Amino acid sequence: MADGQTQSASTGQALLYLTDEQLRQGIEAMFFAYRGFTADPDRILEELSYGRAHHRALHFIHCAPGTTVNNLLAILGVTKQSLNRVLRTLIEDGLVESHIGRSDKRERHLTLTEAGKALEQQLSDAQRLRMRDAYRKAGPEAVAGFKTVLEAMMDDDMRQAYIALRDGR
Amino acid sequence: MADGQTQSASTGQALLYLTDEQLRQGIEAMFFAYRGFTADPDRILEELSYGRAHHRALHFIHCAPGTTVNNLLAILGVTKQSLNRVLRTLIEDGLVESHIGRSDKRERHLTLTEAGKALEQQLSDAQRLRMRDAYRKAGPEAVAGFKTVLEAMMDDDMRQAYIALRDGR
DNA sequence: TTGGAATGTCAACAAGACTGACTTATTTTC
DNA sequence: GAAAATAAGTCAGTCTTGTTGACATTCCAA
Repeated sequence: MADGQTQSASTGQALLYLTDEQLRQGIEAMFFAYRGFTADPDRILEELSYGRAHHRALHFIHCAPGTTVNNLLAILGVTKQSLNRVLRTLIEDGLVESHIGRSDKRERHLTLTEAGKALEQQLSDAQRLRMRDAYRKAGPEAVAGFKTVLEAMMDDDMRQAYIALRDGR
Repeated sequence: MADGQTQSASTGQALLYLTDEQLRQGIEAMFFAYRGFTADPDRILEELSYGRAHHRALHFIHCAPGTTVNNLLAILGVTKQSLNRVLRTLIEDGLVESHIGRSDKRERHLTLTEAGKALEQQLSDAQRLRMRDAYRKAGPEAVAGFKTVLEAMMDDDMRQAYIALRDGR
């Protein structure tokens, strides 16, 4: 398995993009690109002494207003205790509102306040700006390929969450 | 800026892939894909009570054997205190060797021991396996686009580091 | 109606990032 | 040759964000 060279040599030219060297390149590309991807919002968050966890919570509450804590946990892939700390500060700071569920009083439904929407927008704008520049430089065909590979890279349950969010809008 | 819809409507069909909605999708794709990307090595590392930081160090020492601590710091983008903690355990555990530089005796040159190479290989294999599956599913054109977008997303200095590593092999 | 499952909260801890201050050895510069 | 700069390492302390464990509340089904 460790030798893609042998494999592609035996299978022909068409599979050259599956060599270990090509894969290693992709791995490094993911590593460096993800750093760029988070850099701009991170700068904004630092000034407010928030972290990436706050950004993620704001992002997904914005996308699915009224979502429950449990729902959010599944998407974010952290423990409820971990999410709770973040959520508590966001609620204290008046960015997020938590309402007890009407049908099921155990549930808390989460929504952004106006201030929360404003910050989410600000973070989103910063991140999208870089994304837009990258997309524009790369062109539509590259972007299509980009999304195809990313989707194929996800765990099954995360792909389902991704598709549900994408198609639910 | 917050309204890509307006922009693309005024510029025409060709820029539909630059709408805020498309960009938001890309952002979520990056988030979910990165989780998948790190999941397999993370499982291996956990058993050894190592973390992602150890993986990154092993990866780049493997790619650039004999690299100096300063070099590694620049690539990893962390402080020396942070790297040092990781490096110390890797050296103590006999996975990495540190040799005093010949021309400049202040420098320490880092290399993997046989055990280090073995673990790096194991982690790499796990990560490449997922990458290979994703690449195969997506096909060569998609992979080309994937790399193009990722490269465009990096900070300038990271892109230079990426290209140097890529072309230096 | 009672016991189990689900939802969410609080407390304590660990990894891994950070800053700041400092030492040591070596090299470069004036 | 002395002073400044560089490379590496260390100690101490903080912050974010992940983890477990224990616990309260609420719902539902036997």
